[in-house]
Amino acid sequence: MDDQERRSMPLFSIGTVKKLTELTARQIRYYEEHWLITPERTEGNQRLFSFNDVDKLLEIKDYLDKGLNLAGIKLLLNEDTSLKEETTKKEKDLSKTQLRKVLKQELNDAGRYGKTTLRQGELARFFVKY
Amino acid sequence: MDDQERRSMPLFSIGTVKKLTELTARQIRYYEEHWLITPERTEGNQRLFSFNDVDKLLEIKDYLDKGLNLAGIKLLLNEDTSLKEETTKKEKDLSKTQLRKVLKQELNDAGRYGKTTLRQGELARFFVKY
DNA sequence: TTTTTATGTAAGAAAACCTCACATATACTT
DNA sequence: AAGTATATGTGAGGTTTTCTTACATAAAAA
Repeated sequence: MDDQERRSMPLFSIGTVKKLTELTARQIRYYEEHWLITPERTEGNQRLFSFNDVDKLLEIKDYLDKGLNLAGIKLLLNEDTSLKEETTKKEKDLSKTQLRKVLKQELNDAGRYGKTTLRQGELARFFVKY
Repeated sequence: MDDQERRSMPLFSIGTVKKLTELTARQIRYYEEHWLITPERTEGNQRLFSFNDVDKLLEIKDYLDKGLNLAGIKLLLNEDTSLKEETTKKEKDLSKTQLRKVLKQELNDAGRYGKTTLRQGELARFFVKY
């Protein structure tokens, strides 16, 4: 079992993830609905989250604090993971173009400080050997 | 947050622990009843297990396979943790005496091979940086 | 043989979670 | 400014998971 497997093992109920991320269940489900995360399910259809999922949620939270919208965050998250996989150059260029458009709006904002609550980065890096 | 804290954070539902350890809920609860583990509880009284708990359960499973009984296993588990804490010499000697008595029976057994199912040792060592 | 140990199973209740729907504040678009 | 989209709150009704308690039982110990 390698690190990637460990990080993607379905381990946590939504209750635990709520505590870990300080997000509401509504938010977590909404982000799933929009494909920012794709947690597994139990046989009875209950969500089971991995370290990777929790990390993404913490990232989402962080980016939201900085004023990004979900569309932009989705691109950033994909950017992160797609860089670790093999992606055609075309796709990456497309992403970057769209990304810049979204980020431009961020620059015109410049307000808001990241009121980092608990851990706003990388839970798995905190927990999982790699 | 140090490693000990990480390892003792209440994270997992009993459902997850069942999958992780391949023990039945009955077994897990029984071991708690006999103080081999002491998982936390949610506000609504549902058990929440830590990496340490899961590790102990895997140890318990391993020792049971080797023919030890719960009394002996409990001493071994305490032995493990008490060595890391400060204990009076008296207490330790007492434990060791009792322990030997229990282990004697193990020696007269000598059968049974540990049919190591998934991970029979140290889940936290597998998951948690330390 | 009787007792103890470790586990199975079932019932009834409570907690946690599910989806769906509607409400709403804030941010965009025109 | 008015209308639309985004992100989240809230509540209802239903399902899944977990809880405790109690009784049953095979294997081991006394």
